[in-house]
Amino acid sequence: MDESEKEEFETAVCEIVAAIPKGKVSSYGEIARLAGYSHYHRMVGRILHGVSRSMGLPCHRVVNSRGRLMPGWIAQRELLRDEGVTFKANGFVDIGKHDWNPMETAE
DNA sequence: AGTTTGACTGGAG
DNA sequence: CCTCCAGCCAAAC
Repeated sequence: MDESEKEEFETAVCEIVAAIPKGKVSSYGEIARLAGYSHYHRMVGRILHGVSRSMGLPCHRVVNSRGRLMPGWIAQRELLRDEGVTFKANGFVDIGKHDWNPMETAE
C-alpha cells in the first residue's frame, strides 16, 4: 500500500466518521467499506486511535460488530448515552437499533 | 528480518 | 451473549 493510499484512506475514514449522525453508531468494517477498503477494517481502528489525540472526531460512535465500545475508554459509554443511544444490560451498544445506515444521511 | 500484537470481522461451538 | 479460530494488514518488538 502506497503512502498516498494511506493518506487517502485516512482522509476517507475521517470524513465518514465525522458524517455519523448523533444517536447512531457504525462499525469498523462498515467505515472501511465506505472508505473504499472493505478489508482494511483493522486500519480503521488504528487510524481512529491515532487521530483521536489530534482531531475531534466522534470516534465514540464507532463500535465493533458486537456493539462493543473502545477498551479503556469508559467515558465513551456516557457520551453515547447522552446522544440518545441505548445500551444493553451488559453495557454494550444496542447496535440492532442504532446501527447507522449511510444511505439515510446520503439522501 | 522474523515474530507478536491489535480500538477488527465472521463463522462455529 | 461469550469464547475460540482463522484471515487480514500495518505497526511495534
